[in-house]
Amino acid sequence: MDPNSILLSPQTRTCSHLAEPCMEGERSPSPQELGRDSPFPWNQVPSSSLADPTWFGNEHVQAKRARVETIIRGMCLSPGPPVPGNARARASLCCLEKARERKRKQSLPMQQGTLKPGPARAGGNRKRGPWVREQLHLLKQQLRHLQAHILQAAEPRDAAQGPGGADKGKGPLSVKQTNGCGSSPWAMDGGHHQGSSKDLSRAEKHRVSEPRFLPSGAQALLEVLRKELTGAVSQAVDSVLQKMLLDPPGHLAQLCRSFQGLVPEGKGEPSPPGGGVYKGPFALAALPRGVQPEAGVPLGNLPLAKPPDSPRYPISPRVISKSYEGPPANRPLTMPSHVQENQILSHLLGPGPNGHWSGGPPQDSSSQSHPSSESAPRPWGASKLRPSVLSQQQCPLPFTSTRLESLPLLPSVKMEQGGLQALSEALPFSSEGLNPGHLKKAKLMFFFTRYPSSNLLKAYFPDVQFNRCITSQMIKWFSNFREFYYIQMEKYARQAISDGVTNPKMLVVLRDSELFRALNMHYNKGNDFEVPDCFLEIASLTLQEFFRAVSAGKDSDPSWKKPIYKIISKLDSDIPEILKSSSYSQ
DNA sequence: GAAGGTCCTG
DNA sequence: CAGGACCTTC
Repeated sequence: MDPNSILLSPQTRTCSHLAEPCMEGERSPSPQELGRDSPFPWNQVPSSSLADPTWFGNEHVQAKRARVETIIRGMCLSPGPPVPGNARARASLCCLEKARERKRKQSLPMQQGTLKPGPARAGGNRKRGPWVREQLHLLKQQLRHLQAHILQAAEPRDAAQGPGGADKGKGPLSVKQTNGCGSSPWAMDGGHHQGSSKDLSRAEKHRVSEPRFLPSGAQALLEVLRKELTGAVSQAVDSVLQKMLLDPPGHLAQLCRSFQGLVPEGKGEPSPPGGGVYKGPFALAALPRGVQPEAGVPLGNLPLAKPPDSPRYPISPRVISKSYEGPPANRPLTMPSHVQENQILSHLLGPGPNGHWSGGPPQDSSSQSHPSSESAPRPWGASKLRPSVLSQQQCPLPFTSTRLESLPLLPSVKMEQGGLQALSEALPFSSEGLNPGHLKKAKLMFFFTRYPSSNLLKAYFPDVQFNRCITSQMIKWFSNFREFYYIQMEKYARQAISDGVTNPKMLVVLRDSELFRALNMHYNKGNDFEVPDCFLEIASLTLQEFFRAVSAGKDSDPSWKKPIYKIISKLDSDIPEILKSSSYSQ
């Protein structure tokens, strides 16, 4: 029996659908992306899931749970050292980048504008991190102590009103707070301090009302304690702040990370009912030894590119050939988690069901679309993301909810708030050029777009101040990404040919294929992002195109790749808004 | 001529 | 990944 004949017929439609941009995509393409219709209407997929009340409810409960857990974690977390592996990776990346920066600076000293201080900073950073943590830890302890005293002196009545109080920074302001957090590495401070100021005002009220209920001795004690506390706190805050001021950028972010305590693993995230599993008969059969393709299952708990065993074939030919089950709409369940997240956000945010996909690079979306995209509080959607993905959204939680217990006592912090905010705006985070975080984010974006326009880039790197140099550097990045991508494709296409594959449609890139692992290793080292299915589809298509070209002998033509490039350049998908968040750049 | 691509090299 | 040469497009 010829497997080809069996497997191919159903997919011809989708493949042609792939090759020629279809008309169903209604996202209005902007002028510069003429012809960039996405053949995969990802933006339409999740609505079906949203429509499913079961799924929605389940998500909601999960999210609540995750949030509570986060809060609890934040509360009992002792500021421990970050996961060594991550730290090391980050550090080495950092060093590499720094060395490169230095090199770059030598060659074009004028272009980069204000740049990082210098290499000395890495060491200092590492030394100071623990110091700051220690200080803050001590501070926290002191606060607990003092507060205990005060509470003793005062009445239990106060305790009842205290932390348990339900207000958690809701109301109109909270949107702004989260927004800050979403779009700026400093946001955690914004959130923090805004939270505290809120509580401060509450504290002030308490202050006014309290003494009336206290015996005079207790009042005196209270006053003394207050003064002591205020002094100590403002001193400590001052010193911490000073350290930070002297510190290189990134410190706060680092601090943030250490506070948030590097949530160990994604929670067992609920996949949508039936989600994440290729339902296609062939697809299931395709999997070696029942290894389910974790398509659509959030990566939180699954090592994506490390299947127990890898097939001998680079691109599991034959077996997989039939993963095109039909138009994407027919298999909504393979929708990537972040896409869900995004949809959910859009849904929650109201304006337009699919309105938040960056349907093409808007002229100035960097300023325009933020408020709605990241700004929204992600009460539960956030729980769908991995820690690393989330780093930012989780930042504020430990602070705002870590208890307000210490907050009512901090009038002086209020003073610092403005300073810190100014600081956050002044510090080079947004003007420093590109850092390893940006690179990483760019790589993730590559999963969605191979040929981003500079406008798109600007929109998705709001924390980068673009100039000609930065722009071309980033464009160069994508050029390099493509280069690697196409090289891999060609390599595996040739290998498939030499392996005797005759039908290009047999070539489908699945998550357990070697090719996928190579790509994932390159663009998603660390596996902290779930490679979207759309990328797999594009990769499969690219592979097939290379296969066709090579097997047709077109590679004798020096520019034989160009038609392929052209095809691929039309297949960019929309990038989830979530990637706009600068949390990816940290 | 600027912008953006590819190819090649290190 | 960056730099540079070279090409194409607008």
